[in-house]
Amino acid sequence: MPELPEVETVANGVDARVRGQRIERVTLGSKPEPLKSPAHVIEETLTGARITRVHRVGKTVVIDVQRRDGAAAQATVHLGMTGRLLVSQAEVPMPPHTHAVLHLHDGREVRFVDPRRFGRVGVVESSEQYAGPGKEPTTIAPEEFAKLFRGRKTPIKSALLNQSLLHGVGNIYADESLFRAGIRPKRHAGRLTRAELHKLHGALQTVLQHAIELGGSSVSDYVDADGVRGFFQLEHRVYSRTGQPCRECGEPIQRIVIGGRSTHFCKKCQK
DNA sequence: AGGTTGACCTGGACGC
DNA sequence: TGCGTCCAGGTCAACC
Repeated sequence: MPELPEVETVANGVDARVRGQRIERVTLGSKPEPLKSPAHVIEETLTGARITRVHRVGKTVVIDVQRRDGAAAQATVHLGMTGRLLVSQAEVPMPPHTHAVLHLHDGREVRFVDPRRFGRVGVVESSEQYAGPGKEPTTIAPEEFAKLFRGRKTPIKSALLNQSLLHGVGNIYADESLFRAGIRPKRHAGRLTRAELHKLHGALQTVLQHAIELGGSSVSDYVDADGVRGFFQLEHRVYSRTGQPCRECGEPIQRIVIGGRSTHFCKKCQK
């Protein structure tokens, strides 16, 4: 489900609700558990810890905590395709596919719900901050952005999705930024001109910023920590618009598959 | 090493 | 109504 803007919306929503709360207890359910760290390590790291901040790194929600002994640690929650992080009163019935629950001091619960089980929960025990696999797309400078793609033979669409280059860009925002930059998704990343890379850098940052402001894209069931849907899907120019007229030129939007991912573009507006 | 493909899961939409 | 098929916002491991 969630790409950078959706994860950022979720993280900000959870932060506003639970910052400062103490975690009384951790419940991990339903085997096999979608865990990145062993269950006992997650429980030992988080039980009794205070939440100091919730934020986003790439597509991962990071929960900073201070443990009882004062040491810093972090919980990492990757939402996969269908993961949700909900803050609920304990009385609210537990949704199906709830895999992890942080029981807070004030009686509320942070619940990780994920039907498809592609998400993962882990912890970073040391004080070293989780940095994510790649560069941050919202702040990367144009020259550094361009350098990422130098010499790469893979389609630019695939390169944008490669989390070890840029982290946080997923299928929607890759297609949307390529449309706005006027670049065909099949173009080899290493063959783009300086001008094209510059335009793509700008388009990507503009699209991500705009999507964050609108609370992300709600396709099917994505909702934020309050159960509120985002609105960026109304701004989609190509994603999931196969056969519909291009909003710029009227040409029907094409759907092809690149690297196993469905890809949408306008063959007249993108060269 | 870089690049590509299929596997991992559940559920919703659609066609017959 | 029900069954089968296809599709889905993401990674990974395994291959070339």
